[in-house]
Amino acid sequence: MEKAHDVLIRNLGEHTALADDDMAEIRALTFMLRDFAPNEDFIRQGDEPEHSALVVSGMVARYHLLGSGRRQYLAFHLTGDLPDAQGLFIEQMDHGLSALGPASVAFIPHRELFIAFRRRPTFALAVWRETLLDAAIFREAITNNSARPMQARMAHLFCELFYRARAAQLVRGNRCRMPISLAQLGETLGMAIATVNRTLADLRRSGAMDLRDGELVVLKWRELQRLGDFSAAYLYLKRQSPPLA
Amino acid sequence: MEKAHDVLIRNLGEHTALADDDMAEIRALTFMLRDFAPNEDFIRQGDEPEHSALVVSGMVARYHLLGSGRRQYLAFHLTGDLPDAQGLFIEQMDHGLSALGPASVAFIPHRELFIAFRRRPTFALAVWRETLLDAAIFREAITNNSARPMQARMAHLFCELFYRARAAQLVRGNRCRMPISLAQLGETLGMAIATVNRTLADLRRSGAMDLRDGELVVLKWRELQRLGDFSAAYLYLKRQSPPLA
DNA sequence: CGAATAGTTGAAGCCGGTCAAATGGTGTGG
DNA sequence: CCACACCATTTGACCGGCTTCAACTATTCG
Repeated sequence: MEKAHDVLIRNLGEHTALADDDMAEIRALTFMLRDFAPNEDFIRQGDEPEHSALVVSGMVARYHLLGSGRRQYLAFHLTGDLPDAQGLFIEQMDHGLSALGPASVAFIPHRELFIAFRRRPTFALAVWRETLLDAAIFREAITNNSARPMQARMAHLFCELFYRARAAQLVRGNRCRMPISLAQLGETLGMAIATVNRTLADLRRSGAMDLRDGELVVLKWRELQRLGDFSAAYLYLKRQSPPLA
Repeated sequence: MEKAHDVLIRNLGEHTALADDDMAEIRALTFMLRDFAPNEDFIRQGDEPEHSALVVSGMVARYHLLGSGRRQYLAFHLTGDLPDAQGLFIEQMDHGLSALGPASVAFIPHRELFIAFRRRPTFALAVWRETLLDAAIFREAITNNSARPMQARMAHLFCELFYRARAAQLVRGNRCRMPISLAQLGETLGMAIATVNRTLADLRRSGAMDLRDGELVVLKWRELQRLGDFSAAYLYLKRQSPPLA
């Protein structure tokens, strides 16, 4: 079992060259590990957090709650991600976080992080980069949900998740865990459940991918990419993984 | 005429306490000022920028171009904004920037910025904050375009722009410049031009606001806020402006 | 075994997209 | 000064895709 510190170091190392002193600083941080059940909230809209979260295993979601009561998922996070790094500078959370499937999350005190930033500016820059990658993913989500037809929209989401899962070494062969319900997909992509189901059925029928029992299987990567109008360029903030196919 | 340096200092000062040395460092930066005509591009998707932009006057837009040729606007920027601060860490731009109306933009070499960051960490944190505010705006756009009905969607956009314009001291009385066409509104909110027009007509009829001749007039702020399900909480990264009504 | 939840499928209706045409303002050139 | 072209806006009519609603199935868990 990889330790929480190592998960963070590996992820930041994807885009930033960390010196030994940087890693030592990270290892000296306090990580409070907690396990969460599926769909359990652990940060709520309106909270004023004093810790940053690190996904150690499982999948984590960020979401808005609207005045109408409706829920909108904003992003999903995998092992190694810092899903609320922006909380370091925000007085009040504008969105909540919850576990998707079972997940374990480490919490790091803001105070310690700021001290570490001062001592190791490279570490601060690395976390900054993480927040910028986040922003690039948000931008793509705006475009995806606003301008792409339903099938492409869904295909694009799975392309992104599969690509990121691969970078996080969570893909075995051509499959990875993806514990997300149809209702949640609908609240992510802005479509009704019935449409989610029918669109997913179309994708299955295309032979490019399957999603079943909380597992995503990509059978024809290039085809899925084509259907989703997906180009990984916006994720290249990270060092590029070896080409996928 | 406020100088470019002062515009930046004022904007960063909204959320970060800058020491005299920070301001001196900012004033020492090279600002290359350029004027742009309406709808002129100045950074293109795919570029590898070596300068950061600062909006000195006018309005600036960020947009994606899709494989289908369709355009999706991602965000609008006002005087004082750093619309591509994330370019500091991104090898390749995932989106383009253009002027909306006539605009003047200052360009600052990345090299100088990194040196200034090293000398004045507070300056770096202030720019980081700017990028996080950006991200909060992106998140809200995802929700807006995915989960809100047409009228609320449009009302929300104008609430945000008016609120930010006010913070940037661009509001005179109850109006501010807003040089955006119906077509561009459609490419922002993900609706067809015909729908944009009809929705805008509804908003006019409600008496809450008007948009005409490139100028936004807010007649009933509370009502507009209600129609748009708008809460400024996600912008509170900035010091809160005095309440609006 | 029964209740609850997730997924699947069908039918109906409407919202918003698409297409087309008319209006109005602006700037250019005759 | 008028004629014309061009562009943004406005409005109407049609149509299709998506939402809504409902029923049914499958699976899980008490």
